[in-house]
Amino acid sequence: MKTTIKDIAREAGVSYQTVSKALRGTGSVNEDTAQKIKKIARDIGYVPSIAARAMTTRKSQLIAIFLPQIASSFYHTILQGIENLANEHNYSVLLYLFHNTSLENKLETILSYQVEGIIIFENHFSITLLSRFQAHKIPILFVNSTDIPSNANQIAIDACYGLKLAFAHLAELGHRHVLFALSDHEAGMKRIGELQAMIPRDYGMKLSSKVYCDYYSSEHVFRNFDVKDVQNGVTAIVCTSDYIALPIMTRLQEQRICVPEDMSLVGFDDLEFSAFLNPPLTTIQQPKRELGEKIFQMLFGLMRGETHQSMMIFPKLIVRGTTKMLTSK
Amino acid sequence: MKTTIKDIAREAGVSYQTVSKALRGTGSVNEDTAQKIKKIARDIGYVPSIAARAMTTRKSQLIAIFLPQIASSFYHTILQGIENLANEHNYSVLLYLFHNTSLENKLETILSYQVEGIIIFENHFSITLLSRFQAHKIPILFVNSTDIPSNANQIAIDACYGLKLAFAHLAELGHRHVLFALSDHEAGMKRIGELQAMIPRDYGMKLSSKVYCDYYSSEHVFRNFDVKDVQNGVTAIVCTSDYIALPIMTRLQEQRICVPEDMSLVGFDDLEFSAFLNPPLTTIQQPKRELGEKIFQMLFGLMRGETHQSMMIFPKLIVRGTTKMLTSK
DNA sequence: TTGTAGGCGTTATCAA
DNA sequence: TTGATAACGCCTACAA
Repeated sequence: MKTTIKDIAREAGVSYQTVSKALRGTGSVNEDTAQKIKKIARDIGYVPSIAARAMTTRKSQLIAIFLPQIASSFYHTILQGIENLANEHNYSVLLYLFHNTSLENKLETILSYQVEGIIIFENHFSITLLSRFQAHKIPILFVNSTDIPSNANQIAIDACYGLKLAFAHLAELGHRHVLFALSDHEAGMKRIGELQAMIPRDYGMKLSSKVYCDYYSSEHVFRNFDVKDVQNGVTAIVCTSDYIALPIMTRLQEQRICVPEDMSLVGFDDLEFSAFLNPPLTTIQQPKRELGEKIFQMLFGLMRGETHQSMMIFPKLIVRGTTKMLTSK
Repeated sequence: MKTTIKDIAREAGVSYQTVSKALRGTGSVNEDTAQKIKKIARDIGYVPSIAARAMTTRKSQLIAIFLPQIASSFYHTILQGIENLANEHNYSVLLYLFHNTSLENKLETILSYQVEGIIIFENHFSITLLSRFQAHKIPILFVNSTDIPSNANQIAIDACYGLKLAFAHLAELGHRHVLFALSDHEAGMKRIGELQAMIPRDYGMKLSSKVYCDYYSSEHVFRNFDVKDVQNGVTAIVCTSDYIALPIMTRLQEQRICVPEDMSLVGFDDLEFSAFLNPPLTTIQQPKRELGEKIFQMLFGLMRGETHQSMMIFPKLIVRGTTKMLTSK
């Protein structure tokens, strides 16, 4: 029913080991018989069993990706970069989405598949997890994770760099009092704290911060944002996500506060919709697809035995229609 | 290095076959020794090898999902539904994204993993592909696909039903001339053609149709939409995606055509951003997560031997701020 | 260049 | 209840 190399061997009148060699091009096989074998393989629709191969080689041709349970196209685009490159290298992608703690529960599953590498987004993990994988010698790559051990492999988009770009842009436009609209999980980050101290100092800017949601929920922002938050002299808002910027812009417009005339607004991520808002959103663009490809390349290197890797990617500012030179006082 | 049931067997002083039985709870094993075996397994961190298991059982605990290469949160949400349920049932998800023709190229890969079921979105496939999988007795479920063989398993959101909802809503509001803004790949669909014939007849409505992009590219729509398209008496626009509705709304507003006062607008999908636009978008909501769960349930049934299945899901109208009763002529 | 022997980790069968 | 034997499909020596 399922065809194996033995079927091919019988057909070709050789031993199945010869078939194995011929099909993979390893070892030495007579050119003619090799051709014959390959032809037969094609004709009967032979497909190698990765499971069987994995048993002897311990190569499953599988990598696992853990993504947060978030319905954002952001991750989907990164996924594209990873998947495309993985496929080119004959790897397939096992996708896992996690709630808060489910990652560790899935640990066993993932080990049982003998994946060759693991990609984890956004620091949902524990040290015990890390050590357990290390014991199995399976490389892990952390993406956009904070507070991870310094010896862990990681690749990240430098969010603080991007935010600085946003503040610098506003400073140049003359803004002196800015609201920093955050998502819950960012509020505790050390680097964000440093940034909050640095901005006023470096740009002579007054900075008000407020948490509007957990994990980029536009709905929460829409509910929590209050125009009073910007009625004390704030002339611009920097958001850590376009998902935060969008509802804020809508709220402002509802209250007849014009963007960017009365209030400048900067988002983060450059999601698909951002360029088509009215006005189009000034934001910090992340090279999503490129990031995906870098992620795979890095993991691939790790799987080939390269040692500890760490990489930063720098986002860039896209000036569109929601920021404007401050004119009146 | 990697621990196996034989390691456990040695430790417990029994044969490895007994360990196998004890761990899976099949066959009869002395309760005490079973407990002992399980404890040892836990202690030494035993993880079963799915590859090895798959060799004898032919169950890989794997399903494959083919998704179009589209950076929309729409698919990501459906994925969530599928993945969550799959994991509950101890299945893992192999994710593949395809360009136009790559599906067939990946066929071999997917067969080599001995996946137990396949989910394919949006009719990117061929008949030969279908028959090849049938030969391997691997069930395939088509999602939102059109023009597929009638004996194929499928689940779909009834887009035409949803669109009818949109037109009916506009008809009720008094609109008599509507622009139907399409994406390229829909233009050729039989059911869409039928719909275009039916709407004028059933609602006494004049219907203009225009293709603005291929595959929901907001960018193309933004470039291609021209206010002249609605200057011949059109009072409302129905779009086949929120990604189409968004740039149209922005274009209209740029030209001081107020939504909904001067022009009503209906989207499709209810993406995350849609509720937070200004004004919030009236649209057709698809039960994305629920669809994902239904998809897995259906595939799971198929994998257990259920016969040909077909299912329709009905979307619903969400009236928000972009549609309005037609007042003046 | 070819084939023999052994093993990868697990499950299934059946005799003890 | 237990364990010996065989098999799953393939790969890696190594010997012919």
